Amino acid sequence: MTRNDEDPVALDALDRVTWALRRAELAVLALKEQRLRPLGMAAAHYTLMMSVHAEPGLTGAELARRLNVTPQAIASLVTRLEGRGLLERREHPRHRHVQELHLTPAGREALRAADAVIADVERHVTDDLGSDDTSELRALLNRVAKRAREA
Amino acid sequence: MTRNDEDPVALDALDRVTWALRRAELAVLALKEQRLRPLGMAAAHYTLMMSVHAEPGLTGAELARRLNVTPQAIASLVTRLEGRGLLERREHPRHRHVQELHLTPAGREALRAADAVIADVERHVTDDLGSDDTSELRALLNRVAKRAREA
DNA sequence: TGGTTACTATCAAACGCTTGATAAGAGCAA
DNA sequence: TTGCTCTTATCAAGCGTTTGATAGTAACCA
Repeated sequence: MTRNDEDPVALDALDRVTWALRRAELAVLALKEQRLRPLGMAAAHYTLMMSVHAEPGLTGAELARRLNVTPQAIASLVTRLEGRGLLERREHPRHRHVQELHLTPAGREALRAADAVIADVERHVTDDLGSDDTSELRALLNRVAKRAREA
Repeated sequence: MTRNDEDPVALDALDRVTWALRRAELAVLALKEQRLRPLGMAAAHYTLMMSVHAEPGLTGAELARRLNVTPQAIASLVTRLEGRGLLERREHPRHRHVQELHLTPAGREALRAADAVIADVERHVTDDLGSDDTSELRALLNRVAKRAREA
C-alpha cells in the first residue's frame, strides 16, 4: 500500500510494462516514419501493402479488421495507392459486389524498396539486442498480444 | 538469400520483432480503450492526466514533446478536460504568457478511477507472464526504446 | 419463391490531429 | 535602452479518421 489521500495515484504507474510497451512502439514507429518519408510512403501504406502481399486477394473489410481500423480508412488508403498504380481492385470471383486487392508490379517494386528500409530498422534494433534476446522478446510480445486479445 | 523475382519481399517480415511489438501494443491499447470507455475517458485523456499528475505544473508545449504530439493537440485535450473541471490552467509564476497545468480534486478522483482500470489491465498481462518474465520484458522494451531514439 | 440475415462497399458529417502562420513574453547582447 | 532570438500559445486550413446511415449482393431458410 503506497498511496494516501494526498497522492491518490501511485506514481510507479510509470514503470508498468504496458507503458514501456507503448514508449517502445512509439519510438520504433517514429523511426520507421522518418526513414520511410524520403520514399514518399507512410507507415500505414507499407503496412497495408505488406498485408496484401502476404495474403493476395484480401478484401477491404477483412483488411480493416486485421489492421484495427475502419473499412473507410482502408478504402481511403486503397484509393490513393490505386491512383498511384501500386494497388488494384479486382472483382471477387463469387461475390460481384466485393473486390479483391492485389499489388501491381509497380506496387511490388515500391514495397520492396520500403521493406528494405523497414528491414534496416529491424536490424538496427536486433543488432543491439543480440539473437537470443531478440527471440525472447518476440516470444514475450506474442504472449502479451495473445493475452490482451483473449481478455 | 531467400527471395527471388516472383516474391520480391520476404514473408518472414511478419516474424519481425517490430511487428510483434506493434501487434502487442495495438492489442493492449484496444483493451485499455475498451475498459476506459465506460468511464467516459479516452486513453489519451488518461495519459495526459497521468503525466500532469506525475509532474504538476507541466506546460502545454513540454507535454506535447513528451507525448509525441503537437501543442495544438494538447491544447484541444486540455480545453476539453478543463471544461469538465478535471484540469486547470494557472499562470506561470515567471512567464506570464505561459500557463501551468494542474489537476483539480475532481481530476484526481477521475484519474484514480481510470488508473484502477489501467492497473487491472496491467495485472491481467503480468499475471500471465509471471514476475520474472515481466521484469525481463520491461528491460528489453526499454532497451528497444532507447536504441530506436538514438538512431 | 420470397423473405430474412449477414457482409461488403460507400456516402456524408463530425471529430481529432497536423501543418503553417501569427502574436506575445522572456532572456540576452550590443 | 533597442534589437535579436527562443519559447509559448493560439488561430486557420487541410487531411485522415471515425461514426452513422444507405445500398447492393450472397447465403440461408421458410
